[in-house]
Amino acid sequence: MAHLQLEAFLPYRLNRIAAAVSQDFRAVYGPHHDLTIPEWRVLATLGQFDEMGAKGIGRHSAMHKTKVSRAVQALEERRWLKRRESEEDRREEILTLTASGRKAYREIVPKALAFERRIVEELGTEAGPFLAALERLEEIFRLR
Amino acid sequence: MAHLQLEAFLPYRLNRIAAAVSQDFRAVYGPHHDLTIPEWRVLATLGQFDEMGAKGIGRHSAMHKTKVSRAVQALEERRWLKRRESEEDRREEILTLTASGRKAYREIVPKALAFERRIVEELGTEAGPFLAALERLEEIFRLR
DNA sequence: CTAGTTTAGTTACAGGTGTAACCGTCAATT
DNA sequence: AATTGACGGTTACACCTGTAACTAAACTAG
Repeated sequence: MAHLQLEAFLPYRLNRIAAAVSQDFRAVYGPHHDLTIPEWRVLATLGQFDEMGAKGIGRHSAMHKTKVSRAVQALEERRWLKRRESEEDRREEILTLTASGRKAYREIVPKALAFERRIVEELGTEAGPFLAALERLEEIFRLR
Repeated sequence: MAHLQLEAFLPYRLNRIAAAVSQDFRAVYGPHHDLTIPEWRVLATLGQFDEMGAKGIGRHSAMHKTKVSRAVQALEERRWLKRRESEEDRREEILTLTASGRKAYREIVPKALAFERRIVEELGTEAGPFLAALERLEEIFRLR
């Protein structure tokens, strides 16, 4: 019978590694601010783009619109972002970070980059080819 | 201000890629049998080991015991596996695939391997270094 | 102008998930 | 043998998620 070892099976391994990385990454922002991943993604997107509607955030961070909606609500309650009605289209709500939101962003980003750098360093010479392969995978699965 | 591009951030990319791979892989077993990922993992583990308790399955497939418990229930209702009380330890339930379970397993495994092979082929010369990097990551995050 | 369609965003609902509490059994100590 | 703690497995609960239905606003075509 054709054999399959789960522990050597690519989808399984990718899932586990991604989960472990996310889990570890949570330790980066967890202690100070207790964010969920969707909240972090919204924060990161708004930190990157200053102004954006929920739709745009969803597109950029690859999240379902309900996930974005809830993450935005949560961040709003935390007073890390505020909404403003778009003038061209009153359905749309333009979102921006508040001062506290930008402060949190500025605190988290260096830690996030350090976290990433640490992984890349531990990969050593394998890092380059690995990142190149990730790009190929993104093409293969049309993620860009 | 230190900059972070979400779309270039490793944890984000890994999560997206893993999700896309799982999603695509679902198309492999989805059409015929409509399995969840936990159910597939239990099936794969029992296909690999013939007999095992829920605890062992959880350890081997990196799943929480409640997830295993529910996946086992689902597969039992499908009549793809059966339970038998262990004779050494009456707390433990030894699980084995039924004939239908083994049949499904034999149908899915070649497709799963083909799916994996296709990805590796599309990676071409980058496949080797990529898989090596995955092993490094598994070490770094103590997944083995 | 108006009817029908599309779009930005929210929400009700159903399903999946982990935490914690639980049941029955085993093992160690007395 | 009785007690205590550990263990395999299940379940109640709370939380998160996507689907689908919804609201309000915008667009399109008569």
